[in-house]
Amino acid sequence: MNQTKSKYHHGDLRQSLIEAASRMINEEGIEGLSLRKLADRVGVSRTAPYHHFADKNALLCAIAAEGFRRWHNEAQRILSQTDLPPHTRYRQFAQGYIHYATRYPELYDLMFGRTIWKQASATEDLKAVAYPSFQHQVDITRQWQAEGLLPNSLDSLRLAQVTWGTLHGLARLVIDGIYADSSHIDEMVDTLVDLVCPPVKSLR
Amino acid sequence: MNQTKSKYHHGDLRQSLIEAASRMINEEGIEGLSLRKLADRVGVSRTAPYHHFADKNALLCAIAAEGFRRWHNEAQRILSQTDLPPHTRYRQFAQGYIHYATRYPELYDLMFGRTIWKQASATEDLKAVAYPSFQHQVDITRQWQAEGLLPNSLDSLRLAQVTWGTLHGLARLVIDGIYADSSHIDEMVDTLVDLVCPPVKSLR
DNA sequence: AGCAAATGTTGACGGTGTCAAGATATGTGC
DNA sequence: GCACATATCTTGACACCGTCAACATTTGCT
Repeated sequence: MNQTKSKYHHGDLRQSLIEAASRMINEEGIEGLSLRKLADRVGVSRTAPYHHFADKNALLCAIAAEGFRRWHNEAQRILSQTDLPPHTRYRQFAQGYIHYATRYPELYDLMFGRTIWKQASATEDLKAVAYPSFQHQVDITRQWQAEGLLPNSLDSLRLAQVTWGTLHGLARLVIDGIYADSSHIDEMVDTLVDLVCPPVKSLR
Repeated sequence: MNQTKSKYHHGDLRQSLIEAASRMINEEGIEGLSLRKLADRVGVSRTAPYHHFADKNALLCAIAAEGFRRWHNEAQRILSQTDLPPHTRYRQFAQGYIHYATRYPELYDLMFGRTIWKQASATEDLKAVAYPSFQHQVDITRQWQAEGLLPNSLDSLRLAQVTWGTLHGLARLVIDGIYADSSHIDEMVDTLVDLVCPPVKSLR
């Protein structure tokens, strides 16, 4: 029933749309994505997508949600390297974050840009993935504090906002092509780490 | 010749467009601005603006340029308070930055968002204002280093990218309504300052 | 087999940015 | 004061866009 793909009902439009849209977004940017071009490329009529997504925003939210899941996996991979000293792990986390953002700049813009979050247009599905991701950042920060990497005296939530905000800001400077260049990522991260947790009193 | 505004040639459409557009952007957001609505509100036909701006992008660049000039004035005002200790001035600068961003969120998005910078669509006029503004951040950073506020051991450019990136990131988190709330700005800035230049060895 | 639901299609509406061609006012040189 | 170039503004048109309504087809269930 799903073997030879005749031209009956296409099979799984929903996933095809997400994939094709992701590809188009990565190639031409979010602004360059139109539902009509997308439908055309997938080979269906303009309004077919509306049977799988309420509107364009819902499609974007679905793509963003997948971006969150992918980043979560990547972050877990980095943070689970318990054999590395905290200092190194922190640096790798920071580098991983910005590299992820710069490898999929349009996706990152979708995940954290105002297109979605500004006027509360996030889907429930998206929130269900994104909010825990935000909370996760606080948990990680608390752990860094416990490891002595960040000062224990500061409030964890505020500290999480600042540390994440810093990564977010650097990522945006790079992917928005403003004042920072992707070839300087590692140097910038090094500078950041040196600035935020410099002493490493226990070692040096 | 310019006293009673009859309906001849409108007088100074260009400035009227910029002002009306700024107002509309602040009210409904960048996405909500259309040249047709704008022209309608100002009382001219749809294509009249094209005699003053090459296209919509040029209009947005002109508005952004004014945003840069205004922020530059604000920054100068803060930094010229030489009677305050560096530490306090730094805090005020950071607070001023984020407050400026949150007071005109749509303008800030325009100034630093990818709408303009992503695919190098910035006007020459804009660049002429924006680039010196970026450079200014480096100068300020160098001064902070000279004052002992930031470590002298780090490269000024990288340090400027990091410090500005941090402010930029926090500002974006707040104005994009994601994970941070405008009522926490001061606390976040305090946390940031404590984190970045904590010891104040000379005093404590 | 038959019926309901899922899925896909064409047609249409109002909105957008912008180009081309024409109209009108302004300013300048004589 | 007149003529002409220039700046400015208008209407018409085109190609897009997102999305709704109505209709057609396929699928799955009983």
